[in-house]
Amino acid sequence: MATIDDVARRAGVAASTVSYVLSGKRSISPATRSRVEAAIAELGYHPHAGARALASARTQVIALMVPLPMAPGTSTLRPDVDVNVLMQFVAGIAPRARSQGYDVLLVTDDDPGAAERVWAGSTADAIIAMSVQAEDPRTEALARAKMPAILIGLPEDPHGLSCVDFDFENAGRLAVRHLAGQGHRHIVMVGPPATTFERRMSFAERIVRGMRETAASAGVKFSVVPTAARRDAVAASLAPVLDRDDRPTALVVHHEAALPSVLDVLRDRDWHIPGDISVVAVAPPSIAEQQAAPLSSIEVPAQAIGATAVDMAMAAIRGEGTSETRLVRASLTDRGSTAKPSA
Amino acid sequence: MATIDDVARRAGVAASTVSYVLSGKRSISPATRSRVEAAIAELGYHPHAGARALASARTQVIALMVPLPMAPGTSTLRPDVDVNVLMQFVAGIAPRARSQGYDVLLVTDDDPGAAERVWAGSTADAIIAMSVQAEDPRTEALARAKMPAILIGLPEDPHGLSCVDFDFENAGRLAVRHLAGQGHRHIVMVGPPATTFERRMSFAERIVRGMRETAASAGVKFSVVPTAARRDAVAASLAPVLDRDDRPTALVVHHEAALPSVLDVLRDRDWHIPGDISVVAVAPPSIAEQQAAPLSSIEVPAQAIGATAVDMAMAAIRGEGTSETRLVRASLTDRGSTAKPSA
DNA sequence: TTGAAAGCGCTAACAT
DNA sequence: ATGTTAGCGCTTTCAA
Repeated sequence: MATIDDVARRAGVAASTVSYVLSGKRSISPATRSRVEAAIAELGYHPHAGARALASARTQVIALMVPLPMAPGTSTLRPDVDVNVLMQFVAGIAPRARSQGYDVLLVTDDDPGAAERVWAGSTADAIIAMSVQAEDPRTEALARAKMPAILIGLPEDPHGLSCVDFDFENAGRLAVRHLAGQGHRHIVMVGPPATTFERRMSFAERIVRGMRETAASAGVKFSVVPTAARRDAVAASLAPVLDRDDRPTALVVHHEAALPSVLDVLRDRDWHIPGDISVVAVAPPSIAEQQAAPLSSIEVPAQAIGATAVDMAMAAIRGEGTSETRLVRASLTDRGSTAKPSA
Repeated sequence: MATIDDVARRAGVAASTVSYVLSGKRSISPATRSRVEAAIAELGYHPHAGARALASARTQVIALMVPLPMAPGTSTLRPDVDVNVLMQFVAGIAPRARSQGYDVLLVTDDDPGAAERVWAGSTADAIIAMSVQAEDPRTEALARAKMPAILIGLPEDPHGLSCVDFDFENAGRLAVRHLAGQGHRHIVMVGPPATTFERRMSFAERIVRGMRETAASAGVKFSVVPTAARRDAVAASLAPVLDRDDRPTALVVHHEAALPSVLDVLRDRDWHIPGDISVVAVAPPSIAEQQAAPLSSIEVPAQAIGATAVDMAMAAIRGEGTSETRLVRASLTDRGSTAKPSA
């Protein structure tokens, strides 16, 4: 492998000059620059990452902590949709990082000490931790090690770390605004079971708040029906609402697992979508598209969140680390499952 | 950050002794060892990865090339590529690498030059390339750079590189043999979308070959129906085949994402499994078990393949690189979704 | 605008 | 069993 000295010799300059041509940190005469560049090309020179890291104290690597969602007790992945969202994040993170000259190191250890290992060993300049839960042991570990770290998700106590997450409140506003704009005056959100709300899961509260406020200011009737996923549970939960004379003309389903059941229930009543009732899902596109009928949906903009996380990591590396929480806005993809309510 | 000299000073030994305690490359007296280990613990010392790489010419990093399956022209993931399988590989690779003291660097660039960048810059000691296609530009790039590389998949011309893959041809034979043995004379494979075949993903070609040959020699009628995953697409793709008078009595589904849709379509026709039609899935057990009815399946042992790839990469790094191709054989798990066809 | 030289923190001969 | 020392290839002062 060619070294910087080989290049320097070949170009008839000092090694430092080659370094400066590469980094652009000082001005180089056009003649010198082109000789150096020629030498680099001829030798197929690539700077040694380790040497660079050692001398500059910068690795140009971002560590990405990805919890492998293994099914408990087995050695197989949990058959969740999780995996799709995970990949979406990666699809947002990796290209953005590359575009800033950074590589991405995958850290899948469940050990919270993994982060420290990576940081203390100067293996990466910053850490992005994915799928942070309400109470996540990794959060404190990251904070304690005082390393540049970004959390994807919103823990109960961020310990002063920066976070990125989906703007659920905005998602709620968006859904209601879309439906109200089509003329709906009565909207029901089919949501996660009551226990989820009782457990102060912030995302559930946030999306409801967004919907409720927008509904109120638009003069739209709105209520929430929490339900378990099983079909009989869904049927039972929805019956009181759907049986009324002034039944809702639109449903917003924020409960992936219950989605098929909801559609079954509607089909049982022989209600057509969107002719008899409009439906919006809050779900990844892969889910929304795969239902019996494709559903208009609000998607978690995982890629945008990933890219944002990278930007925040860069800022943190540069020491511009004002700890902040950024919420990424939702967008609604119309797949034709909503329409003006029939009079 | 503490350095090896800090540790040495604190333990009252030479830096090299600390190094040897860490690497185990020469014997250390128990007394010295424990003093050094104490110093390491007290200082929270972690060796600087770059310095180590520079001095030892080993990065302890494996690069994992994962092509992000983006839908052309969009910024979303292509729905036809099995993200689950991708993650399964990762779930096999990352822990195995860690257990050997290696970290995993994610390389998602579609640029074939990415591999060379990583290798020539001494960013990784070896490269594992996933999802290798029949004719993959990356293959030649890897071979040309003469770096330790393992391909997951089977290109038309491996250019002398080692490969690991699932024995898809064997899987195809197995499926048809199983069904033909039960008396089926007309089998249809429900496969990935046409685009997958057009991109000449070798796995698709190989499983079809295995099925076709076995079918031919058993005198069984056989055809392939490529399809997208969405339910309407599946319904449309299957209709011409299922509507015929001599409809197939068995389906082999090699398309995880489409599996639910296929079952939906059969249910819509009120066809019972296996009474009215037999179904074999080529999918991970978690998927096959989770369907409306548990499906007999042939499993792609993706995790095992990933772990094997790591082992082969290690061997290659150690210079034990006899270029070889390992095909991991299929096995069929009977979950009762196939039966003798009704007359 | 360029060069010379001193490290960065570690490993691996080479000594003892 | 342990210490000494010479680099590994680069960045970045300090000089010119």
